Amino acid sequence: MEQLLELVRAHGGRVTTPRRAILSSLLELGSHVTAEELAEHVQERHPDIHLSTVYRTLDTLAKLEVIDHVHVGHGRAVFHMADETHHHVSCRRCGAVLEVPDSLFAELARQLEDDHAFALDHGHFALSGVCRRCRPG
Amino acid sequence: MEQLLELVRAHGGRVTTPRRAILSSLLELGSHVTAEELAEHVQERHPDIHLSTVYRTLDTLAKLEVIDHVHVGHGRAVFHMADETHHHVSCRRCGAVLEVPDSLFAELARQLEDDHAFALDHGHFALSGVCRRCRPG
DNA sequence: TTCCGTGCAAACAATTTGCAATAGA
DNA sequence: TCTATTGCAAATTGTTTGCACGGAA
Repeated sequence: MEQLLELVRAHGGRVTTPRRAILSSLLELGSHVTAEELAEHVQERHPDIHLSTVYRTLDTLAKLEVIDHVHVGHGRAVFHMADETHHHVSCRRCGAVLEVPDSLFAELARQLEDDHAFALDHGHFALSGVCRRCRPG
Repeated sequence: MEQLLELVRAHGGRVTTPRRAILSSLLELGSHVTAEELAEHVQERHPDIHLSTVYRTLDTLAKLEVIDHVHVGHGRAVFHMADETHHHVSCRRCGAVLEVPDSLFAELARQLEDDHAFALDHGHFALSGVCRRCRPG
């Protein structure tokens, strides 16, 4: 936590009450939070911290590569710590999200690299499919 | 074209001028059109066909599994004929889209199936990464 | 003191929806 | 006729932005 705040400061940013609160909630809630879920949690203690401030802080942290955001399903993005590199697959029916180790994508990444000089990201978008429970039959 | 319209009719739908026009433009423009691009093309001949009608028609065609939509990058979705099954990877910097044969995903799909009983879709979401031209260095 | 960061309200983009009028089957 | 479909405007959702004030460095 303090290290991360120090990183913000090192890049000319300021350590403010909202930033402390948001980062703290982010660490407490763990992975895969939406901005809105995060804002709600923050607002339990600091009711006046605005959703737009949450978005701006998430943006700042993303630029410092502290967090990543992943698009899973239609609209909302979820955020997680950048050090957890895994891919996501989500069920198109129920929305459940499965975390998949990077290693499963290694071969695919190698082929994209070899054939197209394309460097695959660590799961910036979730793949979609149908999970066990929603599978027909 | 006529077969597809017949399919609409077979499911209790009606074949209307807007639907003809939209389907025709869709076939003419080929893959990876956004709803807005499609609407613009349709409106060259039928200026009064509304964007929302395009969305509704795309929706209808998607339910009949005539087309698929793919989310590539931030906002907009692109549509393509359902019989073209390939995956997409898109460059996070420049937005370029690469079509990738399903076969590259076969091993991944098999492992998701074996390990999680998860049935991977044909590229409902594009993977993201950095393309050759945008690659640093 | 100097800007960065904040709250707020308003803007935004992409898509969806309610409704009354219209037109296929 | 009867109900699916349309145009239009307005609502929704998720996120971003302009602005004047307040607070870190």
